[in-house]
Amino acid sequence: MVPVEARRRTVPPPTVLTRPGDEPTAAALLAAAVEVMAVNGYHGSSVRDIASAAGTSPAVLYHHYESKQGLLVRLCDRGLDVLLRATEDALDDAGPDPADRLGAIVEAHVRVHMDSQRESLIGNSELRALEAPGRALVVAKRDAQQRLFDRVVRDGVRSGRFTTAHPDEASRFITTACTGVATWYRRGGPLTDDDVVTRHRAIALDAVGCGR
Amino acid sequence: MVPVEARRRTVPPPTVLTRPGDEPTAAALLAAAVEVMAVNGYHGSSVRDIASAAGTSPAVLYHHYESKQGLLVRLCDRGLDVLLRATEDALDDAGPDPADRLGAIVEAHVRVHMDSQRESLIGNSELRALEAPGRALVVAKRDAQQRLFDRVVRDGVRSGRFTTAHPDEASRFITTACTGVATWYRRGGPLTDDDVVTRHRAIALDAVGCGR
Amino acid sequence: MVPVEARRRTVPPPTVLTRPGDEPTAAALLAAAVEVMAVNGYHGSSVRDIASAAGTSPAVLYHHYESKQGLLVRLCDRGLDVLLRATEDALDDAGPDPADRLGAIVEAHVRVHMDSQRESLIGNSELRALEAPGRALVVAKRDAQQRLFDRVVRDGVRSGRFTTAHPDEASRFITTACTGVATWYRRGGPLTDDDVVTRHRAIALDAVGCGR
Amino acid sequence: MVPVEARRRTVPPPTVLTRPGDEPTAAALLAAAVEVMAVNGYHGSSVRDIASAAGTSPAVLYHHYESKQGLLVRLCDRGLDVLLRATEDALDDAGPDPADRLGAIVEAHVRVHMDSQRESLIGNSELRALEAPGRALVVAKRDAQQRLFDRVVRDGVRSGRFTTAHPDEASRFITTACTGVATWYRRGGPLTDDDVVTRHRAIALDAVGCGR
DNA sequence: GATGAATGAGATTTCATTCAT
DNA sequence: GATGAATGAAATCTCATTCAT
Repeated sequence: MVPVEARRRTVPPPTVLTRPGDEPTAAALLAAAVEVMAVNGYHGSSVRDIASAAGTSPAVLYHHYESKQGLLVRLCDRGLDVLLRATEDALDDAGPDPADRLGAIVEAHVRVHMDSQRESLIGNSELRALEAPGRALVVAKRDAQQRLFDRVVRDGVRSGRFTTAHPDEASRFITTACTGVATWYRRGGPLTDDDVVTRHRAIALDAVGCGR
Repeated sequence: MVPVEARRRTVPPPTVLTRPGDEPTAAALLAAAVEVMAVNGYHGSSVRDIASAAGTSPAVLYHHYESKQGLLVRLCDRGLDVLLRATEDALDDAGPDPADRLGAIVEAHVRVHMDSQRESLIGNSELRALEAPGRALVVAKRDAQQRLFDRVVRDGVRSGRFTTAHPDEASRFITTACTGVATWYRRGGPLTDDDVVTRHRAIALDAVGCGR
Repeated sequence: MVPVEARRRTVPPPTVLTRPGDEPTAAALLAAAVEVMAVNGYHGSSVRDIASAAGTSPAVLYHHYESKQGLLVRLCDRGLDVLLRATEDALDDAGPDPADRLGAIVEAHVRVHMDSQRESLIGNSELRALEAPGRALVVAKRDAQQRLFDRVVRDGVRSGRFTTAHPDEASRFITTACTGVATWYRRGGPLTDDDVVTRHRAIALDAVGCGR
Repeated sequence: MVPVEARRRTVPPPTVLTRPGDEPTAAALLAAAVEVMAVNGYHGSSVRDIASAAGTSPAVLYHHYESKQGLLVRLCDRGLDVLLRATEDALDDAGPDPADRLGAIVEAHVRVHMDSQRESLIGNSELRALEAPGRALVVAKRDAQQRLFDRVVRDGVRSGRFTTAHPDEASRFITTACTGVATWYRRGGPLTDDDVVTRHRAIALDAVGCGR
């Protein structure tokens, strides 16, 4: 079901989701799920695919996770925590100028979508595969992230620093475009990571009508 | 596999993809596939789901389409044709001012993503489910659409009408954000279709640094 | 289901089974069935395979034959008629010497299994696919052919010309071996058709203990 | 698909193919496959037929065998191993006289085709159902068996013990006829197993022109 | 009389998950 | 706690056959 390359056994642990305290098998399974699901999607990835990408068996997976769905929830949840945390940290470190603040969170958002590209991809495209209880949790965090952007943009408009007539739409415009980075970004592509960040900052500021 | 609501039989025919000359069953199947796959994705939608949403049986589906994969290819291909055609028509009708031209194609792009929301959703999120031969075709059309935007933005920069320092990235920024409309748009939401269009035109022009 | 080579449309009509009076379509279908079933067996050949090897559609097949099973019966029945007729003719033309008579029917049997190789193959290996009514008919003709051999061998033993102590077993030994020709014979192989015939005659005579 | 009688559960374990070390379920499935396929052929036997003849479900079959095709390969391969081994053992135990040697391998060949009648039947008639990789393996073993006979017959001719002018054809004549035993033999028929063996030995010796 | 659509059963195979050991 | 077997439902797709036109 899963193409050849996803079956390799030695999966470099996607460090973002693995914390030292975790049991290594559970972490390997989560990492394998990221690998496999990023390529084939939730419904296109079988429990056997995931388990064997982690070098174990389905039975082991069920020892660590309640279900395939549970694995997805954990995966999305952690991914969003990373994103939210990075964005909040950026705000904490930024000064008061709305342009600086928007630039900082664009940078955070873009960097996470490059560094944890696969988790981000899954968190975006597999929302529909989430069942009710987990979905609510994930949607809530997703909305929280959006509201962080909304607030910064509104503040900028209120202060006159940004001139856009449509702050909420501009805010969504920006997060959507920056989230899309996970779709096309390839490490080693024509732009360095810093290039990508710089340009997205610049364009985002333009998009809110911020003559720098 | 597919939740109850996706099984309803009364599917408003997604007129964009159905031409009067088509055999009605084949068209109904295509329409049903759009309905079902937009909700559950390609791998999450069974052939039985699709067939019964069209009021027939899997065997009938295989009489009209080579495979489930073939159905997806047809669906994506037609969807992109609609998008490309709309964008090209918009350029043909637009005047020479780069701002008008960009506004026109943003409008076309956004309208297609609202009018044919489900096809657009599938065409975007199920690229990975496409197998080699069909995938190339679809990717080619997708790239063609992007290049239409790239050219307009570059022209605007060359003529001095747009001031962005990163025309290609801005171009992708804009298409990504406008494509995302299919993700969140709900008919009858707080904004009219015209509102959505107007605001995206405005933000897109800001994003390329076009003081109007 | 059927490998590539069996799908070609231009099937040289296997003249043995086609008589000038037949409707050409019915004959083409029979010929196609021989082609396809010889390669894939009855259960391995679909009605669609057969029809398209004949350049038509399943519906046409059902216009000419009652069912797939009916086609098989017709095919086996005609094949055995050819075999029986050839063997009887050989006996009619042969002189009184048992050695000549056995030689003559071995030649007839072997020639039919080379000339109508595919029909013979099917007639032998698809007996089990025949359902009750047709099966009886075919088995009866098969037994009749065996009895022709049995009688010749017994006559030879009675007259002292053959010395085998086991005439019936020798008879079956010979028909089994000669029927097997259809299994391995390839036109253009190392032996000419006449070689094959000559050698089988000689060995068969040895097998009944006939010092020539 | 398979008629009633083939569905009975009480299958006498075909001990030839079942070794004590085997997992019982895998062995039962192999035994059931032999039963069912001997009656209906490979394409005429469904995975469900086989599984339920073994008292399990298709899913269990796929836990033990890669595919229906894989089951066939295993079955043919083991059957031919038994045949080859029996023939080689017979040669090892036989004295130097070519007549004894031919008699010994005819006996071995015939006995295997009576004792493991169904495996032999399948191994002979389902060669065409074997797909490329497995087919080569099976054909190779089949050829090896033929060569054992060829060598014995040639030796007999070289030493002057056999007088046939066509050793290779006589050799094939004999194996074909002896293989055919699996086609008509019924336990409890008019001849005892020893009778069948004795008579085939005698006729085979006649067929190579061996005046005893 | 010929053709394309339809049909309902059934084909092989895979699924997520559980259970003994 | 870990493993291989088992399970029953469901996956995609094909079957022989019939029916309108």
